[in-house]
Amino acid sequence: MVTALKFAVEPPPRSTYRHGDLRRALIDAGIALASDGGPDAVVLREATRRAGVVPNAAYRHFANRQALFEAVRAAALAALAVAMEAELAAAAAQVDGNDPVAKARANLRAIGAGYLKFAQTQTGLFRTAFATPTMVEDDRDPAKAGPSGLNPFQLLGAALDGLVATGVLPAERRPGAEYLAWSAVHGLALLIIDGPLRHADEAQRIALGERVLAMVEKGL
Amino acid sequence: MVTALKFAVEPPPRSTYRHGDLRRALIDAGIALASDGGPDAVVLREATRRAGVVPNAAYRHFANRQALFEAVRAAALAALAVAMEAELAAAAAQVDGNDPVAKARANLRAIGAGYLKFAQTQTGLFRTAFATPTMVEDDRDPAKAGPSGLNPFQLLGAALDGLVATGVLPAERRPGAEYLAWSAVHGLALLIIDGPLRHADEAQRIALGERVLAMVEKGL
DNA sequence: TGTACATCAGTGAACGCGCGTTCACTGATGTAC
DNA sequence: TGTACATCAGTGAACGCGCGTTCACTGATGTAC
Repeated sequence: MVTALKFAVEPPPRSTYRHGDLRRALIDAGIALASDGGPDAVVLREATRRAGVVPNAAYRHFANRQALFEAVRAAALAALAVAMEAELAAAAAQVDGNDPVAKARANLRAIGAGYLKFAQTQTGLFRTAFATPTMVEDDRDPAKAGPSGLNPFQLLGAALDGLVATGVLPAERRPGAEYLAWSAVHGLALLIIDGPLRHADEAQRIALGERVLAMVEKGL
Repeated sequence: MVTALKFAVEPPPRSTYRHGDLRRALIDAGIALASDGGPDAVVLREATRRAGVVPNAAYRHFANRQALFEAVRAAALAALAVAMEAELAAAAAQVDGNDPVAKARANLRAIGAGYLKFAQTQTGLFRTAFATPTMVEDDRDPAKAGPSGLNPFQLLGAALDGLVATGVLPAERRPGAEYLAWSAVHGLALLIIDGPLRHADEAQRIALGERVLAMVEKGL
């Protein structure tokens, strides 16, 4: 239910006739809407309201609502990639750089932990990122990637490659391993954000996250 | 997008003034809508149309749209339980009854396989079942259960109890194990029905299902 | 068995809602001379 | 530097859509006498 408070929507005074960068402003508004409200909250009219512009002005920059939504969704995927890379960096700082096996393991865990953390702290964006069938495997769109240029799926793949390179994961089990790891972590994320675990407290969620990651590592 | 074909909605002739069992008819229509269309397709007006009745007649039997939806959702959960129990029965017929360990393992696999099969063959109902935060752990509502009286979550719990009873799963790892198993299988189901695996063919999906179940068994 | 009446399931008409989208327009901006 | 003009970003007004829900009603049914 998207109920915009009327009085909160006073036309933001714009000094110039032209907006400046309406396309960017609409995407930003869409991201804000998605952040608290998820995919269904990305409403074209509301985005234009927030940009201080008449509804149909959006059609100068997007073919239709769906096009705006896709731009927002790409940003959500990029944000997820950023969160994962941040976790990766944090893990790298903690692990002994001279133990490649420990490092490869830590990387995979960081990927999973970043994913779970993002799902819980940026729930609206997380839902938005996966609202539509995603085919991220061979997607080179930089709008969906983090600073490294890899999208979330590719980051996961890189971590798994690391496990193979260090001999932790037998090469014959590598193909499709993304889907096993992703399934477990994605499933837990959903049980937490709108399944039976939504009332579990912080500590329980972290503990379950660690158990799932351990299960993946052991069962892969 | 729910576009009802106008001409398909000719008022089904009703001989009696009273409907007979409108409540049931509305739920059945809702189930049909959910089956092909998922949760958003469960639209009150369309359900009444299919029941051959004026829209507001629904309010004699349901407080509002949400109440109808909850009834449909309970039915979806029950259908899932039925599918899981069917798989359980099929597995029981194949496994040597004298090997309790093999039997317990087969049961857990059957639970997972039934879940995955239901997600893929009854996608609309599957989505409907989990459209809303579900708290099925201690839910005794028979409307959400299968013939055995257990709901999907409780069926999973029973299978895990079986693993503990036969010594396959150490008792100290039993608490919360539902969530580990459920996460993996639920995640795979979603990757398949609207994630990157939606274009995978039958064989690939089955193979991945088995690998995920193996991962759970090994990693639990 | 026959009549009077209360019940209440289903009717008919109407709301307001916010949405996405189309149309013909206007007027600030930047470019060409 | 100054003027004429084309461009095209944003405007204003209007659509149709299907939805959930409310209201006062009507008339078939079952019960009490």
